[in-house]
Amino acid sequence: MHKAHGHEDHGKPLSESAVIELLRHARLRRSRRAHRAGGAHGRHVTADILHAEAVAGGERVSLATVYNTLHQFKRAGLVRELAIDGTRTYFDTNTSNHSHFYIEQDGRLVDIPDGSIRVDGLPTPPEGMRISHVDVVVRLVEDTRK
Amino acid sequence: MHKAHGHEDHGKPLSESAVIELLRHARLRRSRRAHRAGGAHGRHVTADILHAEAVAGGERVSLATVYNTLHQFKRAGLVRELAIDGTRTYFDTNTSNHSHFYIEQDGRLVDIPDGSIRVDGLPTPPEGMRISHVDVVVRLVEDTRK
DNA sequence: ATTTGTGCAAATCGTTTGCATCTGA
DNA sequence: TCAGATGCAAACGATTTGCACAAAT
Repeated sequence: MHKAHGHEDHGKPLSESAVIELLRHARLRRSRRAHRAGGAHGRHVTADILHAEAVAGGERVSLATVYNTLHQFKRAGLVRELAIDGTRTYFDTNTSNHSHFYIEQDGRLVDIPDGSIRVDGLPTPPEGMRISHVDVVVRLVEDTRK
Repeated sequence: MHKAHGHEDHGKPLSESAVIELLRHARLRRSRRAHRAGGAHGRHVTADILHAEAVAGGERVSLATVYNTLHQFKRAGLVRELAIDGTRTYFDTNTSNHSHFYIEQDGRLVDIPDGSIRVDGLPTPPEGMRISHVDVVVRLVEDTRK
């Protein structure tokens, strides 16, 4: 049996302040800005949204910088990139094991807590390969049945 | 318990010839071209690849037409769109219940046969929503351990 | 002075749209 | 003659790149 999301170990999830501290030391200081722009709760963000929030908050950042910063975060293991829908790229600031509900209607993502979903019966990967991560996306639509 | 991929019922999977016949009658005749370009086995294609194959095969089609055709196919339930990686959109001509291995290195997709994977412990969807589909993507990387 | 960090304008590239043309009734 | 089907050039929009400038050593 496998837990959903047997992901790469990029380090433990960190608190917001710990992240900021880490960033300071990791010479990713500019990241604080983008990270803060992500909101304290830090959930499922797109570059657009981060950028809009940053601008609304008076920051002067370009969209390109937001993208670049998000990729730095990703490399540093602070966010996970989610492939949900071809048109936008979501980043999840929660890097722990969990799956997602995706509400197609409005493009909203909702966490499914770690531990509730389990994936069983995974075949052995082809020779020389190993599983880096299992993504589970539960797509939801409005229930039109009575 | 849920099987992975409790997808919308767009109709049963069809054989290649049945599909062509259906297309003829469904006034999606031009689709035959794109479909044929997909190869007889019909697996995981991107618009690019279809287009390249069509051109290589002497067809005169634009990439835009391939896209439009793929979307018609999707609406008709003949292909499924796969969100695997933000940079390209894959279409799967196999619309039956199955999950995928994704080999990050080279962007290759490999089917995991229907029935082997099971997803357990799905929480009840929020009020007024129902599950349309469960996507499972098992991401593989080269195994560098001895 | 040289390297490393920072930020973004412009380029890129996958995808969609709007419209001109063709086809069949 | 008209309604739909067909095809694509051009537009669009998300993302990346290349480069200029700033900070640190």
